[in-house]
Amino acid sequence: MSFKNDKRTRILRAAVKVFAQKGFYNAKVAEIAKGAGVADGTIYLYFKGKDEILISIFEEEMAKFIAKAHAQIESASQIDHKLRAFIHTHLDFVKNNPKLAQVFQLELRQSNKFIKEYTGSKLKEYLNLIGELISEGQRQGVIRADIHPGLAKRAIFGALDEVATQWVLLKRNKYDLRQSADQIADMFLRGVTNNQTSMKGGASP
Amino acid sequence: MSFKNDKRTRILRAAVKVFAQKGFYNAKVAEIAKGAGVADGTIYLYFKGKDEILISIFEEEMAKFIAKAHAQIESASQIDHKLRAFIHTHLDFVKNNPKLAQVFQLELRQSNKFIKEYTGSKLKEYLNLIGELISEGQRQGVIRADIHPGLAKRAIFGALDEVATQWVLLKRNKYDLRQSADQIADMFLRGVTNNQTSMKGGASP
Amino acid sequence: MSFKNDKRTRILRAAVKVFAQKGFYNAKVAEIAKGAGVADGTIYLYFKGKDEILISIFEEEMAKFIAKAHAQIESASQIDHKLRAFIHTHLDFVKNNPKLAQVFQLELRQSNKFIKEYTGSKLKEYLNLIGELISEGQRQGVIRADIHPGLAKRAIFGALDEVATQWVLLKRNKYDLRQSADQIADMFLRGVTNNQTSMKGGASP
Amino acid sequence: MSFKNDKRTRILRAAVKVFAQKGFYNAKVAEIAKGAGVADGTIYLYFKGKDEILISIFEEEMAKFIAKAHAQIESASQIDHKLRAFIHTHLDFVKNNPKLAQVFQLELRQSNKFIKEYTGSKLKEYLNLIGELISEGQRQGVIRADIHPGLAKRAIFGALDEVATQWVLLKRNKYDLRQSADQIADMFLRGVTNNQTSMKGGASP
DNA sequence: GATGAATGAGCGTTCATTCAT
DNA sequence: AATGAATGAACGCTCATTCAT
Repeated sequence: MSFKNDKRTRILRAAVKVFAQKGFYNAKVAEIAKGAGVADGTIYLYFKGKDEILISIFEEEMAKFIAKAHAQIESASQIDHKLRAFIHTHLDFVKNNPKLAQVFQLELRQSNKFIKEYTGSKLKEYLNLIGELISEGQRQGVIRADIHPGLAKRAIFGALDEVATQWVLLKRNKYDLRQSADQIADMFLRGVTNNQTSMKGGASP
Repeated sequence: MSFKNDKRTRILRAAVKVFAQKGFYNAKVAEIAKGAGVADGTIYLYFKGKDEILISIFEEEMAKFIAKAHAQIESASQIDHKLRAFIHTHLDFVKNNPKLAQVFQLELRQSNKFIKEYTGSKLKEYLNLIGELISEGQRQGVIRADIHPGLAKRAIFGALDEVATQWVLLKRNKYDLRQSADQIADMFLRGVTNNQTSMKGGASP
Repeated sequence: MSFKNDKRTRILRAAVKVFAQKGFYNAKVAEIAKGAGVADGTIYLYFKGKDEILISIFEEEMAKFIAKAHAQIESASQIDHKLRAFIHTHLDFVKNNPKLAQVFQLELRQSNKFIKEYTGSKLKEYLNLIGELISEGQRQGVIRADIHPGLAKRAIFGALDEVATQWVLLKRNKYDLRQSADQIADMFLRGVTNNQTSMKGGASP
Repeated sequence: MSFKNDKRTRILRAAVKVFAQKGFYNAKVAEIAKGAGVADGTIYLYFKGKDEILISIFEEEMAKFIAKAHAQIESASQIDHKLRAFIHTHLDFVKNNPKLAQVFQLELRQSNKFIKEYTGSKLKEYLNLIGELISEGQRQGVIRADIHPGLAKRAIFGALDEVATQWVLLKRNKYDLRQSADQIADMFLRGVTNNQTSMKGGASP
């Protein structure tokens, strides 16, 4: 009534719930339809198929999330603070959206279509937030020039993703994600080693 | 004849081939059986189901791989070299075993059983190789004491995993994995920032 | 504007095209609507359903065709010429209206409704053209009195129908339909045997 | 137990029953399976799909029927008697196998696969029985040399087929098929006209 | 141990038709 | 009359797994 695309939104919302609860493969389209209060066939007016629902959830939530991450980055002035802000935003999202996180970390990867045919732009866009941070830092001379932004963005994303997945899998979470965020930021910014000691020269004097 | 578990081995070998070629969900048990030269039913004398074949591949290849990674680590004397050796070993494996890498990076994750019920020890064992490196480095004072080994191992593994997945997905690989390995090692050892400059103080003099 | 039932006509025209191209079962009502430039629902203002479109095509084209066949028959003076004219008209129609022929010979028969519930008058009317020719011939003494017109009309129609179907199926038509028409007329008028020889008495003297 | 292909036969038998009762499109594979006392999936061990069941029924019953028709033809000595025997055999089959006749005359034609992709040999073989009769008659000089056997076989088959279809459709059969057979044989052998009268010369004296 | 014929649960998707506007 | 978004029934087929031999 009040919203355009009312049904589309309702379908997506219902799908997140069902996917998180049953898993992608066990989720029945009929159940999503029921949850959304539409007929089974109606779903196919808005989405090409079950995989596309999943991918749409990803794309659309990512769009929102990218905007938020972007804002968080902008609110920091220095590169290291920006990267730290990014990392925090990433893990905060996981912590604050457990259902979506379940879908992103676990269910999404079970869709062949997503893994092997995903051509959407949001993931790339998200990764580029990191890539651009690195590049910017290099221009400022804060980040080493030999760092390959295209690799660094994958490494940082991969680290966050893995930690996020563990957090989702271990429903009773041993570690605090906020603390983890800080540690991960430290690792990437300063490395795991004691800076005083030149690693090149070795640990011994 | 000459090998104990001849059939078991043949089944696993055939499965790797089929999984890599068709993907886990499109792989048919009958096709694996045919590739292994056994009857469909025979497979169930050795494995509980399709997922268990996949998981067995993982467990057994990981066992070999862990041994190799362990040896590589041992062959280095300093912690940083050990970590660097580990990272190289990981990405070398990916590079040198494209079929297995495809299975590990992509197909394995489509198995609900693996994702949600995996209880094998090999992944943990593998991650602990990293964890122990970190701990050892901390005991030596080379690695900062505030690093949480349980988190660091996930972060390092995640970074490698993500890079490996990209490498598998982009069949024509833009970047050289050996070079990537060095960069990743640098990132984790030294961080991405210029060490000389205290990040706390900011980028400007 | 200018035509009464403009839309109805456009729907039928579009339907012939789509049915001939895709076959009755693969033809989508939506596609017919699109072809006719009307909304899906509009079709149901003019026809009860998909089958009825098909049947309407048949009925209406048959009406035209019956008129033509009738005229052709009338233009001949003798019964045998009339029958020959009829047969020619039938096969000429097939030859000159390939799309309609495809629909009549192949698609129409896939409609359960048409096969099992058809109650229209046109087919009967058409068959009666033959039946009446036979009867007329009998009154004139030209056609044997023991011929059952109701059976003969089916036999003649069946022969023409089968030949027409073959012609439609074999897109590259081996045989010439005009020549076939003459042969069929001969067969029914004179029989396949050499008339000189009494068949009852056998072929040998 | 006692028969090889026990299941295959049971499936075909059940299918004839269900197809005749419900029609091809309304027949459910599950119902055929139930009727045959096998699991749904078992059907697909013997047939590629629903259409193939239908086509197999046709091919296999035709094989039997061709043998019988062949024998009937052989038992007659003269060409005209042979053709008459053939026609009788055809319509006797229809009369004596109402369920099969229903499937052959009505349901078979609703299968797109059968109509448009049928490549089996039985129909051709059957038609050739007639074609060869014609040819043989021509060699004996009993049948006019200008008759095209390839066309005559279609005409005769078409006539029989149409009459058979009517007989099946009108469950309460007005006319006797044995009598119809004789009439049809007469029509094709002697033509519908009074032989005494030269048609060329016209009907009037 | 080995076989492979048999099982049968499971479901995404289409599309003719309807009906509120 | 016309629209077109919404409906929802309907089902063939696959294939992992079992089990009698």
